[in-house]
Amino acid sequence: MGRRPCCDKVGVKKGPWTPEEDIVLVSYIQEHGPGNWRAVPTNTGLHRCSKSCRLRWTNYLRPGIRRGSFTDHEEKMIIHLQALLGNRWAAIASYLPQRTDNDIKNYWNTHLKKKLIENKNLQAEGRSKDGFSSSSLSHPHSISRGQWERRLQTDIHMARQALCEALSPEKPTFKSELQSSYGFTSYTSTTTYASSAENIARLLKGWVRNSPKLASTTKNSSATTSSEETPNKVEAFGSLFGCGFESFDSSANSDLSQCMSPESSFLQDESKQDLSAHDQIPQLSLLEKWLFDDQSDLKLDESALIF
DNA sequence: AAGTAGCGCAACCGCTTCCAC
DNA sequence: AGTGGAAGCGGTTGCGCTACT
Repeated sequence: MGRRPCCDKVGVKKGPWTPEEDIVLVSYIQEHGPGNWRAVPTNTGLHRCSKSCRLRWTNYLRPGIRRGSFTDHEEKMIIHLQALLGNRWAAIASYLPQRTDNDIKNYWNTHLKKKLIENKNLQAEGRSKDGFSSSSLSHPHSISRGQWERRLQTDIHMARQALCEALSPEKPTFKSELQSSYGFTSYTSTTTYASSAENIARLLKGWVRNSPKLASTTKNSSATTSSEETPNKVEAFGSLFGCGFESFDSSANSDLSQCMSPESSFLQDESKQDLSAHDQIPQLSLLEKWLFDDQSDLKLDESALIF
């Protein structure tokens, strides 16, 4: 007996998600919570594979996702966590709770990999000018065990240093990120939820702009004329989150806390559950402990640190 | 203005891991 | 202990946008 596919291959929609599908998915998850993805397509009527639903939720619609360019701290974290953990994007993402593993992976593949290669080339040039050979770097098998161990130690040291720097309390941006992500001060902050709502609102704005005439398929919008559809959907979506669409302007993030309705706070709770479910707080504190406890042990020659 | 090359990102595919039975 | 299904994960692809010629 062969393995059953996760979804019927016939009639399964592929490709980009429409805002309508997003709304259906979000409203379903708002009602039932994430999980049991297999049931999602049948219960929602979405012609999507369960995998696709989960992916859409975790990579795009989930509360707490921050979009836009990566900060220097995030970049540092990614580089050094990658050095430490390899391409385990989910593990790396657990230290950057506002970013998805997909985002981190994309950022690594499109920006950081190139950057590192360029750095490496520059260093190789510099070394060859100084009379050093890069052959031992390019041929790891040729180095002695002692050298290899030392290099490994150096890598670990580098990763610790960068993480330490990134987690340093005097870095206000990262500190505030941690506060909003882990609720160190007040988790009543709507940051995590708001960013998701903003994501969807932005999407809807694009939708409104790009497709004024859309078929009405959402369960929230009844049969209306095409001129009425869009506002109705937007209102419906706004009501889903307990506030008007206008509030979801990128410049109006601060207003989001005011327009949060009690029913939408579920998403915050869900987000909290998400965090605890992944043991992110323990992971971080362990990491911090590891970093700060070992500060005194960092006695490696700084000149050996090449980055 | 049209063509095209490069880039970024969302989504898919297939493999692995986890868990229930 | 073995098996099957669901979920998770990482690699890859393809589309749309933008900058450049």
